Amino acid sequence: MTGLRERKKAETRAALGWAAIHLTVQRGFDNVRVEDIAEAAGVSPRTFNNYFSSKAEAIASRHLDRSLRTAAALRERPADEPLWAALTQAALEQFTRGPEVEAMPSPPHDQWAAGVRTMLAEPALQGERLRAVAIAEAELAAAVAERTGTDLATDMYPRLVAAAASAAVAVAMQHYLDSADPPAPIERLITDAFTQVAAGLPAPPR
Amino acid sequence: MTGLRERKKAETRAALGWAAIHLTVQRGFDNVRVEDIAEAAGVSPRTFNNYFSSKAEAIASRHLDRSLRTAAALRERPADEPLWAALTQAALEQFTRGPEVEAMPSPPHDQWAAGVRTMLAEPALQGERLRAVAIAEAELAAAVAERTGTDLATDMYPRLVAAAASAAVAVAMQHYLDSADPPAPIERLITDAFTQVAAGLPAPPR
DNA sequence: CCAGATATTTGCGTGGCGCGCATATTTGCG
DNA sequence: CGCAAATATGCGCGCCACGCAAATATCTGG
Repeated sequence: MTGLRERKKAETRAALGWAAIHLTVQRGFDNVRVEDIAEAAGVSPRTFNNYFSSKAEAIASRHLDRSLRTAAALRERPADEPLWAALTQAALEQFTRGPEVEAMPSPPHDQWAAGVRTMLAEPALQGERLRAVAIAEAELAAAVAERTGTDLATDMYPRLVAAAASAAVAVAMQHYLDSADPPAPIERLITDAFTQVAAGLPAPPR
Repeated sequence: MTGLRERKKAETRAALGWAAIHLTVQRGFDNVRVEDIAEAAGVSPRTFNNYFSSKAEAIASRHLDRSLRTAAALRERPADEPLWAALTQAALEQFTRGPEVEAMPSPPHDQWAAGVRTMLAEPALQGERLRAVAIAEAELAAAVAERTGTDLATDMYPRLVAAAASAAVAVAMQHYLDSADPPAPIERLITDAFTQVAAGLPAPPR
């Protein structure tokens, strides 16, 4: 069911999202024009707005899409796999670099991380990011409810799980950004974060 | 220490925020120009952008300011008052209608509520709202930490309290919006919500 | 494999927005 | 009262979001 049309659309969306992030990290949010993003993605400026209604949305879309794919991936995991194992795997699957990332040369980790931190500090972005997180959490909660046979309307459980998983990814990503060069591998950070959450966040030995 | 200058600034800010909401509820988000909001608040269009950097921010500012004042009010409550009683009172204090509300005639409850729901559904607003909530929660968490002698850096407690209080207000407001004419009194809804949260959200009798 | 149906891309035009800058006005203070 | 600092305003510029219609690409049934 995944025709050429759908694939191309997804690719364009990813390319635009990635270009928006890449350029913003390098130059700063308001030194990037929509025109630049469109050019980097190989489409017309007008097409940009067929996919996103603002620069901020384009930037946040990467995180949003990844999170939505995590929910979708969770639904694909074998039903007898324990919940947290399935969640961890579903999340991990989303962190393999796509072609749109490899295509564009990126600066060394330290410089990149600094740029990303600057980007995330941009007020115009924070709202859009939070919105994306909220949307994704709702979707993830639905998938969790489905898998565990709980009821979204009456049980807090699926939403709590979704929130915890969402937080695990967020913390892992922040930790990755704060790690010096060479960066800690994101796969390990994610695995660790999920493991801790799944264990109930016990107090660490001191 | 609250000179004429500061008071006037706060008044202008409140007037702009209220005008933005009022007009948006009546006409819809993109049938309101910044010029209209400025005019309704009695300032020049340029001045609008001295206070807010977007229409969305102006609309969200009302919720933000109320939440920030709640945190400030909590700091003013007597130290020996139980935490949740103090929180409830601090929140309640913020829900008295100011002069900028009384000045502008509002439509009947049903119509108003429908307009607000439409407004809240506007994607361009949701991000800004979530951002405001995040900022306010951080401030409230700090106030709670101070009052309870807990440590923001090591204890989850103050953030959990802030999140719960924030949710209580949000739920009460949503319930208010969903109540038919005549609306349930917001003061009672808030009191109820805080009472339930403070009791640990026990399962209701069936 | 073609032709019509459907979806996507693109160019163009328009109204509005966000903000830097210079200027006028208001407020605070000795 | 008079000066310094803060705030409000007017003007101008570059950019953005999006409606509309034409061009182009993809899909579907025969």
